[in-house]
Amino acid sequence: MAVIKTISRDDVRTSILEASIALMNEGGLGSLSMREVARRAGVSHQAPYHYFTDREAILAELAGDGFDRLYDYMVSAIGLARNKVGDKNRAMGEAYIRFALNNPEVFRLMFRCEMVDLMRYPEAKLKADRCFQLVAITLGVTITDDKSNPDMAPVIACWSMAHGLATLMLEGKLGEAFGDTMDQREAAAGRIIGFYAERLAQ
Amino acid sequence: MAVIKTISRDDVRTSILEASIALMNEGGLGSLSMREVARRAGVSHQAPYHYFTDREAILAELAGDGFDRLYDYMVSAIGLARNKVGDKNRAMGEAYIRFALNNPEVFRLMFRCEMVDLMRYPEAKLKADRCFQLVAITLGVTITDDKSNPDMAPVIACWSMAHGLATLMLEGKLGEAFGDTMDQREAAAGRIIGFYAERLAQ
DNA sequence: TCATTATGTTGACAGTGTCAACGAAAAAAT
DNA sequence: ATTTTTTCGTTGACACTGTCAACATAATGA
Repeated sequence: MAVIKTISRDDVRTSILEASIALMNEGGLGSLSMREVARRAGVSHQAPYHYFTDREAILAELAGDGFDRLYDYMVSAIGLARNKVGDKNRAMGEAYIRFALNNPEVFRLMFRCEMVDLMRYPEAKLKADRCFQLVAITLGVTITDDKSNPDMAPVIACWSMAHGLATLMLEGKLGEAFGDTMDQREAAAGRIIGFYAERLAQ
Repeated sequence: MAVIKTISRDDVRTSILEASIALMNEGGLGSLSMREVARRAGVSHQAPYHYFTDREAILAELAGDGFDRLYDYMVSAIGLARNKVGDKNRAMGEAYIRFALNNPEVFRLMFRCEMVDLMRYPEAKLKADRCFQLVAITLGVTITDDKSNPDMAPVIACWSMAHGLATLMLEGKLGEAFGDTMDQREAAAGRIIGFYAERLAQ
């Protein structure tokens, strides 16, 4: 049966991806090496190259998954919020931060072009674009091709804000101002988001 | 004379740093390897270890210089702005973006804790803190030890905003929405900063 | 003058990504 | 059913990396 063959092939592929995720979460992106991935997956050091052209291709897959999960984070948070733009904006920002804090390594991967050049991975690029569009839709802005459309300003501003806050927290740049535990950090982020959410959502 | 010896020592040290900067700007942080730095500086592959304990120590020095230069960017921009908080905030944000776009690799270095752990390099940490304090002073907020001080919200919000915008632009995540040339990019950033500068500065 | 420290060298080691060559097994074509 | 081709996996090599160890020379200090 062709099915059986397909399943077995996917088994190796997914075991490679699972090993990659495990390594990434354990020791950071720096310890995600092709050879260690292969070792973890129980195959030879060259086997992964039958499924991924190079290291970046693995990272692109992980990044794509990350964008999907970020999308889910935001969608469900927006769904729970009251039907006001400011509230939805706030829920979206909080979801963004929560995703970043819960998935620091994948978050880094998603936003470092020298690690994954999304131009070369259209599938992952689509998943990233979907996240951007969700921000625009939530803020009630219809995306146009006009690059200097001033309607885009709140969209880019809100995204930049959430992204900057997530990044600075992740990299420990707000260490003194914020707490140590996850709860403290989320609460502190919530305060900042509360400050800007209504101010920037039109 | 001790002076001569000191100068000669500094010569090697600075030539190592200069080679590092050149490599970083040419091929990105990925091509800044200890051995290539040594080759460029015209010394053996082990010589840099007499001046820097490891690769991170070199990066920490570069990051520290970066924070100093970012500080200068912001100070001179603030000095040129009109004496209103909104205007100063705007000038500061524009300077932040300009620095990031003009020095992308150093900017990345400064804000990636796995590359340079500022906790381990107090000198560089002080230079980073000075930038944060400048933001607070410019927004008219006096820094306190109270971690949940709501006065800090605008400071962190403005910094996050500028940082997020810089990061997203640098990593090409706003590629479609923004232009290709440096002028276009700065102008587009200026529009976003204009949108938030007054809204967030109290 | 002699001992010590600073500065430099070469050599080695384990690790990396990935190309090349090869074998077995499955699929496709005949 | 047999042959050919493609897929999937292996091992071996190459050039590269960061950094430890051992050693040489030169400057400094007692």
